[in-house]
Amino acid sequence: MGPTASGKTQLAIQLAQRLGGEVISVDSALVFRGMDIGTAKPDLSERAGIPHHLIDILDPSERYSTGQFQKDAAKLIIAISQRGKIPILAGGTMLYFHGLLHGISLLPPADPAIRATLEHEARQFGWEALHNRLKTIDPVSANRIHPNDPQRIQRALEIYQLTGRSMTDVIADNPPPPQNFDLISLMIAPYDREHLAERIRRRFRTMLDQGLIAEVQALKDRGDLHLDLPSMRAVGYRQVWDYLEGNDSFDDMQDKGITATRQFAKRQMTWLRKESFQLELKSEDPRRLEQAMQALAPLLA
RNA sequence: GGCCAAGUAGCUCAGUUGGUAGAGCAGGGGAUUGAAAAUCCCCGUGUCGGCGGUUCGAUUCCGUCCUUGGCCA
Repeated sequence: MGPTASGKTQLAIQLAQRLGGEVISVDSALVFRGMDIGTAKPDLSERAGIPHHLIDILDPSERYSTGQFQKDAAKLIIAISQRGKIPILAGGTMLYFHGLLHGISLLPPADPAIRATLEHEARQFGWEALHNRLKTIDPVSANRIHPNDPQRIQRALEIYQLTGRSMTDVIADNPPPPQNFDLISLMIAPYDREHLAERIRRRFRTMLDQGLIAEVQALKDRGDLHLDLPSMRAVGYRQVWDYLEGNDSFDDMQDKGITATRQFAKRQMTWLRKESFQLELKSEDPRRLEQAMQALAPLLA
């Protein structure tokens, strides 16, 4: 685990080479085909012959989810282990990791029709009205979810419509199922925030040099993608899309892309601070791979 | 050199008919149960350009100087 631009991908590949492993991506953006530069997706040569999973599994018009990830990852962990290899989970989508480490309830998946209806009602009456409705059917969730948080209000109401029961009750009746595997948790991060900011600046500029704009243009030219899709909301893609629409100058787009990435990293750090790790590595330490190998050896034995 | 405008938070700017000031953005902290690279919450003392003057009291009025734009020479 680690914030964006911390060197997770490279370290995961090196560990896989040393340990005889396969990499499972824990990343909500790497799942999309055709989104390579902006997601810093490792190409085939960078993967160095190591099998990578949960990369390029969806078209950008499709949607992935936390729940689907839990199922996909669990299956892969078992399958890779059975092959006598070590599954190496690497990525920065901390909610996915959280589900893996602490479990997650089995909940009904999203229902596009219900969401569309709720969306429509919100436009008509406002999210505050829907939050008030949530108060009557699920006061506990309403209290937990802020009236300004449309996504969570929508989800709680969606679960109610799907099951006829409150989200609070559904979760209470569906405690996270036990996982039949053990994980060793390892974090990699730059030694301070300013250092991370510098890495992010450099990397975003490199992405632009490598053709990020053309990549987004190609996605935009398809005609069926739009900014409301999870794929097109990814950091960098959103800002370049706006630039291509003529809403921003090149310089503004670059600044906004870098800023959005930094804010993303900050949110990742908030998750990471709560987690406890068996091993923490500094991005800049040239000996980090050796340190990881030494620390991992007894744990794997 | 003359005239005009502007100098207020890291940035862009409000504002105070005189009682030492507040938005957006940036930044920091937090939340996070199938959209999560998403969504949302909380956090604002800064010689109000410098120095004088008037005043009980000046960021606000007056003078002067400095800086930056614009126009005129």
